[in-house]
Amino acid sequence: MNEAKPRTRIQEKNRALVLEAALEVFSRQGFRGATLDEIAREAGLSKPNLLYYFASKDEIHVTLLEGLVDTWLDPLRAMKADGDPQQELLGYMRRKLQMSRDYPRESRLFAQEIVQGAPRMIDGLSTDLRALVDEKADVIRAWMTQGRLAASDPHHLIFSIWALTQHYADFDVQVRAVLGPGRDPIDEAETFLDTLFRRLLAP
Amino acid sequence: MNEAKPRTRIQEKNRALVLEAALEVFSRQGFRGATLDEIAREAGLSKPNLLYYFASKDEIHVTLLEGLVDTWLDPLRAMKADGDPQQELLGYMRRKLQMSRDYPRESRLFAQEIVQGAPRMIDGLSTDLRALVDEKADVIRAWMTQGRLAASDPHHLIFSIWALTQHYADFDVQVRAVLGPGRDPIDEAETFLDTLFRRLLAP
DNA sequence: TTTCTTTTTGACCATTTGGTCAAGGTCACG
DNA sequence: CGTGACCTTGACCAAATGGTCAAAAAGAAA
Repeated sequence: MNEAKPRTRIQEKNRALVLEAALEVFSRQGFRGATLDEIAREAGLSKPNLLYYFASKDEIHVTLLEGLVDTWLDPLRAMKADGDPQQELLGYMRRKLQMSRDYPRESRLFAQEIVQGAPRMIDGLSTDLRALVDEKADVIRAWMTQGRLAASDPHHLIFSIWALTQHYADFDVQVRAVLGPGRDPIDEAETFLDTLFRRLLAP
Repeated sequence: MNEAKPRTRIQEKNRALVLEAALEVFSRQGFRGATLDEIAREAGLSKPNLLYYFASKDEIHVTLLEGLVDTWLDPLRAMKADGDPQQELLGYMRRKLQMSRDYPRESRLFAQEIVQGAPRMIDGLSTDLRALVDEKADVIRAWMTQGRLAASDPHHLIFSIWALTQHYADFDVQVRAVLGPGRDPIDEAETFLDTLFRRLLAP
């Protein structure tokens, strides 16, 4: 999720500071809603200083987005055709849920980009992402044909894993408002989603 | 989803024009990312003219959000304790999915607000919404205790309906990019989600 | 047609925003 | 310590943004 070659220690540290701050701000406000002043303040740098490390607001955003898709899809790539079908899919779901817990801001950054029409990702989505999903959908379909999983639409099965896990990062505020204080939404989600996918997938 | 009392025909028409345009813009860009100029252009009015009908950007946004929660929760309210449990829940899911089809911009407006921390809704969420969800969760729990539904966490069951249906509105761009052209995502979703919830809920 | 109210707009304003720049400060290294 | 490369900043700029206002235009009522 990083950039080319920071030369010095200071560059490495400050670029990281900026990206961290930008992630915080972009993930809440979206690209247009975020301001350089806010990112600079959050990073503890002056605005000209920030612009010494990144040429423009655009460049910061692109840098954040660049590594994101890959990181985001690693859990899906890790789903192997030669494992146990149910365990592979449950494992994928659990890894995605873990990402909602560990990287909620990245999840929201991604969500923002998609909701806004994905101006910077649409190409990658309809080529790389599509290819990967098609490939994994084939694997799932094969499992179903072999009777090792109950039949259902493989693409939408993958969508359902995305929707159900990312919901706990993207709609965190709502989930917590409804559940009330003193509960761990993602902990509960793991149990619930385990049940859901077992029942959906059991042959 | 409207406001108090437009006096004249012109007011009624132009307020509606503004709200329609604002829905389009706010739902894509969020509150901060949207501009009055863009809304005015989209509405086909001059900016001062637009501000003749609404006192501020804020007021437009609030007006849009005001009715939204109610509209959004009507499908849940319509779930009756004395119906057939499975049919009631499947019916709720279908109504929510229908809203993703009919009102995708409203769904995204809502999503934007939540992702951004729900600054204008958090009160309503932790009171009204929470009360309604708790009430319906009780109904579902009772159904489960009576053995008319397979057991699972009622709150997370409701979350799962939200996540799975709203995904098709909020992430429409991604869904279409993955499925490719010439398919009807929500049509396919209805079949898939029907299967999913039947398997999850069957006692 | 006249009169009064409602609607529309061009010009304007203060503030915010993304971005620049020259000058000064700091650092590593010989 | 000296020096060249790297880092930081105050002052500044043009454009964009939310919003105002007085005056003109259009409707409605008589």
